[in-house]
Amino acid sequence: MRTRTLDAPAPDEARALVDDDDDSLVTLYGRCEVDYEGRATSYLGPGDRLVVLKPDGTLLVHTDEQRTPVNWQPPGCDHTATVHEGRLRVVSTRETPEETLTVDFDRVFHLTAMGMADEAELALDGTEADLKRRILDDPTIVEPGFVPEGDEVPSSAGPMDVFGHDDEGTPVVLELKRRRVGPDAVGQLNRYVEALEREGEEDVRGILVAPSVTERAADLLDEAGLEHRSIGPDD
Amino acid sequence: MRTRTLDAPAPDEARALVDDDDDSLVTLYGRCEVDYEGRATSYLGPGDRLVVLKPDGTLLVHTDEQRTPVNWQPPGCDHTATVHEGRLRVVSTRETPEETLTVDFDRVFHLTAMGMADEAELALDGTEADLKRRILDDPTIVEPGFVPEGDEVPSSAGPMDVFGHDDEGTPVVLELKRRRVGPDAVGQLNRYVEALEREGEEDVRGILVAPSVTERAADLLDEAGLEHRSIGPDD
DNA sequence: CAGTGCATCTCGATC
DNA sequence: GATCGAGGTGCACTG
Repeated sequence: MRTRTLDAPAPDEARALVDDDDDSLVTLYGRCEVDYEGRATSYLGPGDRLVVLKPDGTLLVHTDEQRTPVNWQPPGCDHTATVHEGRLRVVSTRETPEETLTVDFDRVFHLTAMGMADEAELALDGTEADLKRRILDDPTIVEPGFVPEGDEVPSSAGPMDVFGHDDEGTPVVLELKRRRVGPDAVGQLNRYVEALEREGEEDVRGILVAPSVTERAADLLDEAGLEHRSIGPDD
Repeated sequence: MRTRTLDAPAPDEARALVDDDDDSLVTLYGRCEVDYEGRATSYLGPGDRLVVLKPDGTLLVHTDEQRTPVNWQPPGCDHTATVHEGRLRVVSTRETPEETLTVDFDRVFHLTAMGMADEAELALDGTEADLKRRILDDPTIVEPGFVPEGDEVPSSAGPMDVFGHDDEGTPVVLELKRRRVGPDAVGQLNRYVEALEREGEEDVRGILVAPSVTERAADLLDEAGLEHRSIGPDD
């Protein structure tokens, strides 16, 4: 485990460590300002922040608040460090889309670089995929007689989560959501139902499978003649 | 600027600094495993990570890849540090929803804590709000004779970005998007149009204002009798 | 590469 | 506190 730290480094010391070390995760505590130009544009005036540079090309600028970085660059970007007018400057760029992030440091208070060994993968449960598995395992929890015929079934409006038929042979589209849903999910289900009907299916039923729905969503379901089954990814 | 760093601290040294320092942003480099239980559940096996604790109650666990933290807790959570079976344990909890994140450290390689002064606010341009401003400033860029009568106008399907009438007095709903849009935006616009028609308006026009639309979105616009104007937040 | 939809989405605004 | 929609959303997956 190679770990390097610098306390209050001079600009060129910091530059050397940031620019040389390509397979370490680098954190910089410092006073800086940030310019972004790309899908949008932004400017962030001087303040104390934590800047994180990952070996995969990710860059994060974190203030002392919020989960979301105030500025960032996604993985795959190239970052370079220079000394510009006596100050450390970190620039990160990418193309498609063309984006540039520039961090100018008034001061660097602390810098740490460490190579990371991490083989573990996150095991996550309670996702929509789990809900789908539950339903395909036992389709009767949707309703007795329901027979699913496929998942992620293509339609002209996009892939349907689950498609099948009920006990009377009527086509049924399921839209699955892992959590309480609003109007957007109703619109999505409705698109699939209408696409099927345009494609020649008749009397298509649409069922929104989710733990619960908001009031507005319930109204929209009503008006569109769609249904809801209260099922979550687990119970 | 109070800055404190510990290199390879003993568990109790690290605990003391994490637990005491409530208004600093703390970063921990360490080998750890992570348990999450809440809206979903997850387990992450041992590996080297960067853990960030913010004074607002945010907790981030970052691997050496990706922009998104592998585990996290949002602002407003309470975190506590303890020494559990000889190892540093950081637990973060909140209610509504009930969520717990537990980070168990095999080792802490490096720890930094710093109080941050940051008054600056991000100035961001090129958002949907900018697009709306452009259109309200000069509605003729949508079409000659278009007269907007309000923005964020309530409807039974939710607030409409812009509502007005065309030069023939026909009601018009605008849905604005700052970037290229897919089927979801068409569904959204369609919901507003249908809501207005249910409320008694006749021959309502729906116009999707966005830089561009995908092919499927264009098809869906066609089928729903909706329109598209190619306008972005800037030009 | 673009398109499509999920996400422990996050976040702000509004009711 | 719940609801609703935007986001520089990020991200995986498919064609």
